[in-house]
Amino acid sequence: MQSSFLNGTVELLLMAVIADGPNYGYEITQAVLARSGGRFDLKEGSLYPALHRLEREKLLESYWTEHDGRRRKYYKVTAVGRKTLAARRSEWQTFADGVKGVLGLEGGPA
Amino acid sequence: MQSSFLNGTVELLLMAVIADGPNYGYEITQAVLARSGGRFDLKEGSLYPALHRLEREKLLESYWTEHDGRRRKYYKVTAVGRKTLAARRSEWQTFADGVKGVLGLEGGPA
DNA sequence: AAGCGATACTTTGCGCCTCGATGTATAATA
DNA sequence: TATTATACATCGAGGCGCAAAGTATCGCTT
Repeated sequence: MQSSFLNGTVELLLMAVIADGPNYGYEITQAVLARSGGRFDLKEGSLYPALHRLEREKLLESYWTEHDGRRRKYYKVTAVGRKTLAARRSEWQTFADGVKGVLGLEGGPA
Repeated sequence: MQSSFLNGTVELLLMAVIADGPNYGYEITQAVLARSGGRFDLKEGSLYPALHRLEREKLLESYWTEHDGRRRKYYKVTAVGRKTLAARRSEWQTFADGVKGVLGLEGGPA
């Protein structure tokens, strides 16, 4: 029982952060770390493939900028990405309620 | 973004159900389905490998019984399994709070 | 008797995805 | 020059849920 609960969730977290405004990879990890109360420290190995997947699925689009002599790749959520994000948030809540129900925690389903 | 949030969670769900009393595979899936409000319909392909993993890790132990001419394999939680379950429940709550924090849902971390 | 559905368990392969590691590149600092 | 910070890319290993297929027994129906 050593697995991480993160599996399958990273894309949702990324979308949520980017939905609040265009952002680039490194800064996104900072935002996720902050908003999760220091709980989620996303690794490059999963971060960038996830961003690329989301872009391939047309949920995100990207553009390169230059900042202080360095390149940055910003991502922004597409219109269809917004709809998908809303659906996934709802799915996550349903999922979480289900887990609570099984674990016997407060807030589980009746 | 087609992945399931269930990844990494199944073992926790199984342990939680079995912690309430010894049970066998088929009945465990029924219990999970009921306690989750119909949300989690565990498949054999993940159920049994997960039970076997937990047993291999000494968190569960099993024994065969016969019921109405059919065999049944009951699982019960070991002492170390109980400790591990408690830890994992706590980890899950921490995880869920983290997700809430990133998604901007109620109950997330400050 | 044969077929089907329910009950119960086992196993395999596929596809997905995070982690850890490695590498590239630029700027600033020691 | 070497190191650290910033920023992105990619690969392979390992884990794991899903779908499918298979075994087996019992009870019911035709």
